[in-house]
Amino acid sequence: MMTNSPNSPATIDAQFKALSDGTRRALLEYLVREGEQSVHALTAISGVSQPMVSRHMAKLKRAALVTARRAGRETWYSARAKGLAPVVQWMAVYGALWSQRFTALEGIGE
Amino acid sequence: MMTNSPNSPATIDAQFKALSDGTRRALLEYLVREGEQSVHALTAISGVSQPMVSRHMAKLKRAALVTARRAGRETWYSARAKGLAPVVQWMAVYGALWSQRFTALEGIGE
DNA sequence: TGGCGGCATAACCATATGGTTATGATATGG
DNA sequence: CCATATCATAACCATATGGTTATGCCGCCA
Repeated sequence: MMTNSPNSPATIDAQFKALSDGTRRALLEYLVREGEQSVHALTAISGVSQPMVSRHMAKLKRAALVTARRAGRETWYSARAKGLAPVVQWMAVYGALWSQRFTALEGIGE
Repeated sequence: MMTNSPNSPATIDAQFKALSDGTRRALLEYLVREGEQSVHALTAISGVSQPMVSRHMAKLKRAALVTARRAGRETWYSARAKGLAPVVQWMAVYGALWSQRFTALEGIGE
């Protein structure tokens, strides 16, 4: 059953929106660096309350950036493989046109 | 005079936030594809009011994604060279870790 | 089985955000 | 010099968003 095109504007929107918050990005970065984590662990490193972590993770999940696995009373979140694909795709398309327009775009590190 | 590190969390935040709105992304995409445009022209293709276009462009400018050039009574906006650099940088770092974490699982589907 | 640990949801608040119309500043052209 | 075009800002509104504390559900274990 096709749910939704992975590169639809809605998905791009959701992903950019999900990535636009610093706290959420920090949570995601932690998952990427350290692997699967429980809400408990994520709360410990986030600086915000546990309910807020749950809500942030829900948003990341709706944006297809993480997956959740319930194990007993714990929920384990992981960065989702291919999660960044839609955004990467957008960057590839417009980054290409962009650099094509500005041939001086050599070192992206500024 | 160092204003602000181009890859500071604040800049990343501003860029992701700027890119998280569909209307704003459409404006930026138009600039990238068609080159420098006046507010008048951008309003014509945006589907929103002229004041809204001005505000969107202001936000894109604060995010260092576009530059503005005043010519008489017109303001011409362009996609800024190296504009996407901070976000691309972020994607490079975490996209790399990401795919590094999942290379073993590639092709399993999902 | 009763209490506690782990998580999600509800209720609430302040602020940010996207949108509008109205207004004001400034060039430009007749 | 006056009318108009171009743009930005102000004032306003509805909704979304990030945060909190309170609550409720459920699994674990002593």
